[in-house]
Amino acid sequence: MVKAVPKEATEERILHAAMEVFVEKGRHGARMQEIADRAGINKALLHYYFRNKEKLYAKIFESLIWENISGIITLLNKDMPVREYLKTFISEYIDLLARKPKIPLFILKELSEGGETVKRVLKELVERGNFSVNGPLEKIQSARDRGEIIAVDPRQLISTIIGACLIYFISQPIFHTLFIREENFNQQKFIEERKEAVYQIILQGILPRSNTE
Amino acid sequence: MVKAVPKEATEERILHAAMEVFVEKGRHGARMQEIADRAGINKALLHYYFRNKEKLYAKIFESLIWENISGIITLLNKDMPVREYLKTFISEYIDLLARKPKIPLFILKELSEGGETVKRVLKELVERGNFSVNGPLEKIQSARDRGEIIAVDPRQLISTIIGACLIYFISQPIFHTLFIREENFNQQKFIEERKEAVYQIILQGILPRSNTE
DNA sequence: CGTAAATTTAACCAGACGGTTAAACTAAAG
DNA sequence: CTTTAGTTTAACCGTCTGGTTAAATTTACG
Repeated sequence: MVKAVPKEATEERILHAAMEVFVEKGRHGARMQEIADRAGINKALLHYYFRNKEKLYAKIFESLIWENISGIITLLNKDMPVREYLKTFISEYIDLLARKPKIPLFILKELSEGGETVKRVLKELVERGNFSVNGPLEKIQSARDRGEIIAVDPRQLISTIIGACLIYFISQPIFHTLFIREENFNQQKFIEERKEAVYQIILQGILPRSNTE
Repeated sequence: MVKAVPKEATEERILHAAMEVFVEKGRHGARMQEIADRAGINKALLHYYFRNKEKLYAKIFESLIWENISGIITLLNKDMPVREYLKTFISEYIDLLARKPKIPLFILKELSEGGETVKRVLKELVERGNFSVNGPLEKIQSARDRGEIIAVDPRQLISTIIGACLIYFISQPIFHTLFIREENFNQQKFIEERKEAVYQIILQGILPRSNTE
């Protein structure tokens, strides 16, 4: 092979730029020119690396959804006692969200619009047999059988936990508009408080009660 | 005034069609031609009623966000004992979501993209002093002071509840892909189960415990 | 009927945007 | 030095799309 300068560097810079722009502007709002600009190259070279917008978009979407879902499933698959399991999941998932707060909303919106590309990518990922939630579901089921937590549909429980973690990040603009009066709002601190609040409510919500009331 | 046929009917048909298209395709994906088609009119008349896409979009976005946020705040403002309050809110909010499942995701995405129009509309609504969450926040605070629920930041509690209600509707495609194996999945039934599950977890999560453990 | 608003028709424009092309230049590898 | 992939430049094209225009037609109302 007879090659030139930094092949990987350029391709990665493109992917990085494309990810930014697609996430910020959505599939239709994204402009190839802007992607090229942010990658520090020109449009011709952009098309030289990725034939067209559709293919580039597919690559970005695939890597984002894969990263995210497998991230969640990895967290769900950890093996610990109930309290620790819950605490760890909430804490690490919220950390993950805090690092890249705009990704989930992007994925959810693109999935709901459900263009051909999106459907194809999702189908391919599932067929590749990559992510399965059977493990976590059974884990919760058996904790329930052992009486460590109350009777609850594992799918409902997981949904509730994820929803509780997610909500602040996807509704940030509204949340800040409605709830935040302080000028010096400390987001870092709030996020830590949020971890604890979610943990407390969910934990108390699924622990069995010895006294009836 | 010397007027012709159904002035309101046409305008409303346009607004209805525009809402559909904007919600389905997003601001950039939406096409004026498609809006005209769905309203059963032609592009010229569409621009005759609404000067341009931006103005039409602003009107749609404003009415959607107003409808939704004031809807939630109305539910939050009801006056009942804790259990009933929680049960009613969850049930009615989820009903509301089931009726128009795509609206929240649309609003959240548009807010996060935060174009000029969106910022302006949100600012106008807030300045008009229309929605305030002070009532609900104080209500929760005083229930907490009376010892009816455990110590918890009211904002955190409201966030958790809303997140729990919302999550299924905004993540439906992923949820179905990962969790649903049954062919004859009964969505109606699942939604009812979801109401109960969220209610149980949150209620148990905020009721004080008499026994230590 | 006459008038004015509502609506259609159909053609058109300008700009944005995705994508192409060809020619030239750069720089590493053999 | 030659080859070859990487990269730039700059012009270009076709299409989509938002928006306009002008003339004709319909409709309701006074």
